[in-house]
Amino acid sequence: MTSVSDDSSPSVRQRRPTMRDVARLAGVGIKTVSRVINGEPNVSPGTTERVRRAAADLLYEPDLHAGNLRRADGRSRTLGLLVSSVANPFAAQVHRAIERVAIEYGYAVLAASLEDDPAAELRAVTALARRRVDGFIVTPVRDDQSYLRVHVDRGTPLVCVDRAPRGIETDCVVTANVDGARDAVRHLLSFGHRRIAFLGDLDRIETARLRREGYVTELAAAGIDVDPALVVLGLHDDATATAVARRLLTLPDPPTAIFSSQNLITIGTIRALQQLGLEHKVALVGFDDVETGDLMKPAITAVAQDPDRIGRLAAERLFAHLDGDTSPARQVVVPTRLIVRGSGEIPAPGGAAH
Amino acid sequence: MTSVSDDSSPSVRQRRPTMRDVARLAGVGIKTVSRVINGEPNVSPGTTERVRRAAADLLYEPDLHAGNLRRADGRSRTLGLLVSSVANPFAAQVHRAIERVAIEYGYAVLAASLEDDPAAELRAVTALARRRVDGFIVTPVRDDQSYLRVHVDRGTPLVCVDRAPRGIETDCVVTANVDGARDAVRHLLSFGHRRIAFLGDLDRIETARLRREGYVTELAAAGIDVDPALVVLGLHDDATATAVARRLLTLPDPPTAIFSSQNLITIGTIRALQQLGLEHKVALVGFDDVETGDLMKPAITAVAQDPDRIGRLAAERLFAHLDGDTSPARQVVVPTRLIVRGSGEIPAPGGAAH
DNA sequence: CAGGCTCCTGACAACGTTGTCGGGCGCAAG
DNA sequence: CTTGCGCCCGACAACGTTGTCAGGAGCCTG
Repeated sequence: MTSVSDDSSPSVRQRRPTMRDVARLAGVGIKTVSRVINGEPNVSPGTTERVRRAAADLLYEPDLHAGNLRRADGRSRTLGLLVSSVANPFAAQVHRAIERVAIEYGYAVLAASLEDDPAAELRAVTALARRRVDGFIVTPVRDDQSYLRVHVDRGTPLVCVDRAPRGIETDCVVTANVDGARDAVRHLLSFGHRRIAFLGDLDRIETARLRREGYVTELAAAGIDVDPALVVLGLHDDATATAVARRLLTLPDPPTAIFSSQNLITIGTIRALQQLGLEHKVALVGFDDVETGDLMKPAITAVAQDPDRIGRLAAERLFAHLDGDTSPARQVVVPTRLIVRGSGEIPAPGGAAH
Repeated sequence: MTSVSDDSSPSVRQRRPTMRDVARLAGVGIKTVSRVINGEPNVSPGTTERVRRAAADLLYEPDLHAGNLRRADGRSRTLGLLVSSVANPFAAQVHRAIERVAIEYGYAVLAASLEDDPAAELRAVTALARRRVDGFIVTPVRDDQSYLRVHVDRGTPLVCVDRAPRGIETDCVVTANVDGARDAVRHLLSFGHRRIAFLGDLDRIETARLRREGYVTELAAAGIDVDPALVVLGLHDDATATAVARRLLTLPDPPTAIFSSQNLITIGTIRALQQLGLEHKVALVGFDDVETGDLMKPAITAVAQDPDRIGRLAAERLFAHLDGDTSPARQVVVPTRLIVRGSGEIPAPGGAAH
């Protein structure tokens, strides 16, 4: 029956139908339409059918936000996600995992990319709060998240991913950064390396600090002093990493192995090694897997994170809170996995310590 | 003066303040608060200051959706983005570019990942429509987008990215798929290849069809018949691509070059070549650049798309419509760029045609 | 046949905000 | 002194929906 509305090509601007319009067409009260749309009980089958038909004829779409205004739970069925950078493959994977869970719960995801800019974090939280998202999943970029307390107190749960928050106690899902870094370094040590360089991201980023801590701890456990000349921090893109790696590798007493503590840094380091023709001589282990690492020569040994699991766990914690879970904040640590492919198994020259 | 509200640790659930609360605290009418919050004129400096202070004290955040309900333009300052897959690096780059433009305009982005599932496209559009996004940027997945007509007619502009829509006339920003594919094939022809394989994505995806068209056209222009045995469609992940490439390469009369028409397919193909030890013997050109393509041996020659430009142009077209531009629908084609790195410059054995 | 229960339905207020409008005040001009 | 105008300001309705409530119809029970 659904009468196809006049289908002439010159599409004209039309008013968007409301429940009122549907009610009029179906010859019922507006509240009855509301009941049918929301699947509430106590509407006769005949009425239900008439309302359904009218809604379909008008291509009616309910206004979720208008409903929330009055609805008891006030839920917008939207959650806010703050990601370090949409273009970072790790973050993209986390995003996808979160969205998958969100869809299961009938939620949409408002995502904002921070590009590791502290000001962007504030801007994005404000933008999301004004849109009344039901919950936040945040990758902390600022060095203090206490400003989020007020949102939690007002009933908007918060889960942090990838990095622990500061200034607020809240659920948080992170990679085992220290252990993963120790694994990487231990692996290199087991191939006889004693001069292992560390290439780290900006030290204000928590994961960068933790990975450095793992590096230092594992060296200490092996009785090796950290050579400050082999530790470079503050790298955030591959070009800088290439330059720094070249400098280290051309030192009078260069490292025999490199632990690069982040994706882009690893890529920059590989480029430097290839440029100097050292990719088969100097060992390399990266933190965070490089997607095509198995296609390079040598293939890249890496400490892989599990972004899918991290995203899923974070989303599940958030929905648990939305379902009323009030258990105390806890930190979930997701272990890493060392993927052995070749670049990390190049033995130290001579095999003995310096 | 901003009195720091009682900072005891046991954070208690609090009511979210409204304009009413701010008005009461500032001792003014609610409409005056509205004026101050929205920067409307004709409020005395003293009153403005009192309202500002009250709003800050209460940590008031306006409810954007409640405002839209009444606001003349009814703008939610949110736009909906449907992306083929959040995990696809190309799509992620497009997403980022769009978000950058959106932020400039004070907009937030509601993104949904479709995973190339036609049903997901419908679901996502409905979810976004109910949230009253001001505009759609859609990567078409279904074979018909006419269902979006009604949203456009009701004043929600639509721009398509990456793939042209069907069943509706609307702005659209796409890669020069045919020309790019022809460039790739011409490049291989110039190195003497006559048996060039084509590895394509699912044929229901428009870009896959267009790239195949480019392949066929360029071969025809060179007077070469397409050997059906060398054309494989329907590949959508790297594992399948690897299997298919292996099969082709072990044919009695194998191809001397491969044109892989998508990112993941290229990766799968490289893996097959390496497994068979043919990576320096069989030429390869990929459509869509592989991020670490320069680190492989041989480095990968690719037809690079420009996701940044595509995303930016799409967002700008959308905002132009939101600003009242009513010019007719147009298709913007973004050219590709052939990046020569090595894998595509392996000459055909013998150098002569079959 | 009265009373009570269940089912179905719609009038109305309310959600938090903005548009409209009109009133009060101060000041300049007639 | 009156008039008129511009600036501030708040009461009120309205946006599209849902919660509350009360009323009517139908049925069963005693």
